[in-house]
Amino acid sequence: MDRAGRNNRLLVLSRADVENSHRFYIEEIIMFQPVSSRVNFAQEEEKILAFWKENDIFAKTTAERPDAPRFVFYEGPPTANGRPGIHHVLARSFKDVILRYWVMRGYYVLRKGGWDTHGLPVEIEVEKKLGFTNKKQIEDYGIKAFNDLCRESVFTYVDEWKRITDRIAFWVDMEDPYVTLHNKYVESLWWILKQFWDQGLLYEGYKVVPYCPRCGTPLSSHELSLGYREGTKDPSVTIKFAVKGEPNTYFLVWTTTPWTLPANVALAVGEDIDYVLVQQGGERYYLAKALLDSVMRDDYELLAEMKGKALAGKRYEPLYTFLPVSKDYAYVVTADFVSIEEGTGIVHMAPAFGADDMEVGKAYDLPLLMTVDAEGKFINAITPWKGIFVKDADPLIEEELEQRGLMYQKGIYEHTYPFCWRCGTPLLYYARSTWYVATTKKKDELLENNEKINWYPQHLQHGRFGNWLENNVDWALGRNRYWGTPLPVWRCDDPACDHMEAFGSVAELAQRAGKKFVLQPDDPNESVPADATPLDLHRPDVDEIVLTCPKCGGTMHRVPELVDVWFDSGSMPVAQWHYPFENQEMFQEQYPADFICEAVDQTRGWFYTLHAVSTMLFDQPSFKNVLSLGLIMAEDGSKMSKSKGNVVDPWQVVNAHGADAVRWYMYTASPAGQTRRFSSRLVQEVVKGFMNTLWNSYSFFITYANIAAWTPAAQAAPSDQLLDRWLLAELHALIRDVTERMRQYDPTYSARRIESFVDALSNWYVRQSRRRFWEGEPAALQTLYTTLRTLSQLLAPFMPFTAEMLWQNLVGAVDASGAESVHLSDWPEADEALIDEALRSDVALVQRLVRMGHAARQKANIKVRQPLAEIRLFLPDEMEREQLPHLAAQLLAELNVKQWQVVDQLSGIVTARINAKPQLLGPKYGRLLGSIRKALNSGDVMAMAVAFQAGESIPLTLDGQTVTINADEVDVLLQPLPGFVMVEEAGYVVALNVALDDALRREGIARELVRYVQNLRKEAGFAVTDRINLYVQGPPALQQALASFGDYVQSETLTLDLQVGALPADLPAAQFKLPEGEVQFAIEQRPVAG
RNA sequence: GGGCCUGUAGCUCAGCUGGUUAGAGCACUGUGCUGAUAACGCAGGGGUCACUGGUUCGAAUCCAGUCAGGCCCA
Repeated sequence: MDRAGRNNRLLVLSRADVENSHRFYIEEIIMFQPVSSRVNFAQEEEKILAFWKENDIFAKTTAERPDAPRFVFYEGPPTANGRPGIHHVLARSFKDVILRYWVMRGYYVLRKGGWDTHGLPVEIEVEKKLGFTNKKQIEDYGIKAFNDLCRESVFTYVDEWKRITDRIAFWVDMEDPYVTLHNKYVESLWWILKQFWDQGLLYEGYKVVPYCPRCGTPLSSHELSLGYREGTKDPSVTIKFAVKGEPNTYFLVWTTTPWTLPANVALAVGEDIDYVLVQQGGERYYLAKALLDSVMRDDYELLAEMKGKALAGKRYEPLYTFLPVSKDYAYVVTADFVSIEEGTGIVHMAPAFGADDMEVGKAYDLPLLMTVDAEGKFINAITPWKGIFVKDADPLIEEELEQRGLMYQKGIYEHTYPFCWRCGTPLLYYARSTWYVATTKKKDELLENNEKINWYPQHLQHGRFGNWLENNVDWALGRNRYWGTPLPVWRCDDPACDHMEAFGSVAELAQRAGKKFVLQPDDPNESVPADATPLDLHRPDVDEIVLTCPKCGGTMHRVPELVDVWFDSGSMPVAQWHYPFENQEMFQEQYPADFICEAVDQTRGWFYTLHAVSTMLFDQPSFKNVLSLGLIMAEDGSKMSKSKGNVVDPWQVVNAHGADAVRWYMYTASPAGQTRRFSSRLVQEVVKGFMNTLWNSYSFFITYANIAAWTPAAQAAPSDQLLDRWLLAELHALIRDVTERMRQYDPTYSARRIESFVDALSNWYVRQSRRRFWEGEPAALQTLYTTLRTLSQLLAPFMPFTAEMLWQNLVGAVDASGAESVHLSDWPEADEALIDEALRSDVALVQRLVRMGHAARQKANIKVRQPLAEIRLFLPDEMEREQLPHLAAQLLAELNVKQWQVVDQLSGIVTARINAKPQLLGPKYGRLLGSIRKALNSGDVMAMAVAFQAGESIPLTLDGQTVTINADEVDVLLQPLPGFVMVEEAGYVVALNVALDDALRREGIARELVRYVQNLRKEAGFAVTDRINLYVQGPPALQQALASFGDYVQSETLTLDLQVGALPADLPAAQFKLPEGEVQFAIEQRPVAG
């Protein structure tokens, strides 16, 4: 509907419309669309979606405020080659609630979508499709063709993503997203890499990775976890390393990978671990003291004890000398990972084949002996075993060592070991040359910039994230794969020259290559100059560019590596704008982000790469506030996984309960950072408990506003009614609290706060004010109108649909100046002057006393319909005692009591008895007990009772001596005055006089009759405004009641004629029982006059 | 193996810097109220505050350790 349409929406309802909600007999112009108290949220939401789309509401959040201050958001790019799951709904709900809030606060929020499109997962999908099992098949197939398939597959589920995103009302621009495979994007990445290169941060080094020698590829940690096998059998050998300068003396060293021994360069001990030197036969051995029993086979003689650091620096004879070594090696080092859990406490170090070993190697500048080729076979230099697969060489190596007398012990070791999930080959931990970014050089800056970020939850800042930065290692950037951003480094083919150059743009590369390269357009409709050659910044096109080496005149090729996909997404603040080639101003405006939000598993993923790239590039953080979400578990707290079959399909839940219910559940179930359990049933409770309550308050208002033909006044005088003032005080306190907590990125508190407000609105304000609405009282209607209208704004970020439904109806027709959509309206301001704290606590007091009064009635088994004569109250707080007169009317009405009285002393309301506990006082005081008992129940018993209840001790003077009685030595019994029923809570005491006289009985009977008549009206389907005739027959008590309260019955039930006596035979009769006898009655409709 | 988070009623969660008898909602039982409400009120059943030890006059809360679940990293 357009604006004009909305303003014309005063409509005359047809009979059918009216029948839909309530039945009116007078056709008249009404202001608000009638609202049924029953509602299907999922269906109504679809209509709101259409409304937003038709009127371009999302676009208007930015288009209508070009000069507003910026609130910058970065979208973490998902991959669209998988289906969106419920955890994506979680993240998108939290992103959206924060952004909508800031939009309503008047900010300009650009929400650029993004897609992560490179990387191994994409390749694996394509490999599966093609039935490939190793890299060679890809190369045979052709990198070009393979990458084309990758490019196609990355958007397989993009429509699915758009649909769910749209349906849950995450407003994000998916028409103009950033896409990491776009050439413009990649060119920005090249620019960044060139900046790193120029700073000397990009270097080539070795990294130990789990590696499949058959597939010829390293495995990611995710792949690794797919392939562990328990009970894998490996050799377990204890080897003797001869100590230099100590004849017949050896280090005992244990390993499960004999094939790594030819690459040994050092032995490691624990600095503070206790070691021993023992003698056995003609030889002496060093090993850890704690492992003597498990290592030594026979008797031995203990020669000496020492700490590990005493062994450090000792030299030994290398087992093998196949490879030339230019650095110092073959000595003992200390390392903190050495354990005495198993082995000998002395660990063999082969930096090429272990991550720990590699670290030690770097720390001590040890040589790296690469004894194995890319297929997992020994290289030619390892003459005895050249060309043999290392695992097959294990027994041969053992045999050789045995022959040389260096084998102390051998056996079999069972453990859990990783295998390639694709081909089942045992993985090797294997050092591979790769490219690094020297993040460790910027460690201080990374830590400093982290201090400038607000983390939610806070513990991440110095916890998971801070620790990660503290223990920072250089970022291994290179990947030996096909589908990704190519590393823009060219290297001379002559290893002796090894000249390298990096390029930060296509222009630079073109100039160097002497070609007219231009970026191949990402949009196929875009053309390039006729004399230029379009260049795709992917393999294999970039690989085909060969340069001439300026140093030696030889040829230069691009290094084969791609960069980690995390670099792609971590660079999005820059690359999403093709900065610095375009959009300089846009970049300046949109950097850094005010807010990002993803699940906690991104802490060391996207959060880190964003931070690292930004710090190294600009030395400042790229986000100021980060909301990190806990993960979603199944209802039983276990992980959702396909194999368990407990994965929840977001569509199923959204279709069943609506997107607002799902969102609300996400916000309220647990604080953002904590894991939350999820199921359709839990979402359903949201609808039952909260949404229906809200909706019914709203539908109640619409019903009575329409009956009264009421319209909101532009300048309504503030109501002086206590309950109205209270509701507005609560409302503005709500605005204040929600505003503040949303500013602190806490939707959970905010939503829970709204929830309890709505509960109070419905079950206190509306319930107590029903009569006022029934009478069409403008002050009540105005108050509730204001409240609902404001509530729809407060709810808008959380429940964008329901809030819009309320807004459209409450504002659309009656307020031409109101915003077209609640999401375009200005966030309400809390008016501190309206937050009457005294009034709030007064009403809280009434609520407590009412609750206690109901409990007292329950105790006495007297229904609320039966009026009672008197209530007496004892309030511990003097201030409250003074306030009560203002509140008494509410209290009496709620409890259906005629009179109230506040007593100053408990004695006005109860009597007390104090029972001494003989089992405690008897042994203590013996014969005095009798006097003690007497004393406790004479004099001011009540004062003593109060003192004891407060835990105090009381001195008693008896027979000339003083004894002190402690509170725990007595039982204090409070008893109501005769004829009263009493309830006590936290020092408050309520006593109801339950004696009934004739007048009270009659009134009770009258009210009973009213209730049954009302019930019958409802059952008979009469409209609330229908007038009736009422026929009643019953015992004399009923007749007396009608004599006194007939008028009351008539006005309550809209009875025009009340007849006592025999019922008309043609009307269905209803009946109920009184203690005095059975009552029969019947009703009939009366036509309404004109 | 390391870091971080979580563990409170059958379920989902509050319990702030230690302070009477540990709470709410849902579910269950009883009862009451009801011409907005498939709602609500009152009462009841339901707890080894994961476990062990410590600090303290006093611990769900602070400390240490253990166990379980989760995430990240090895």
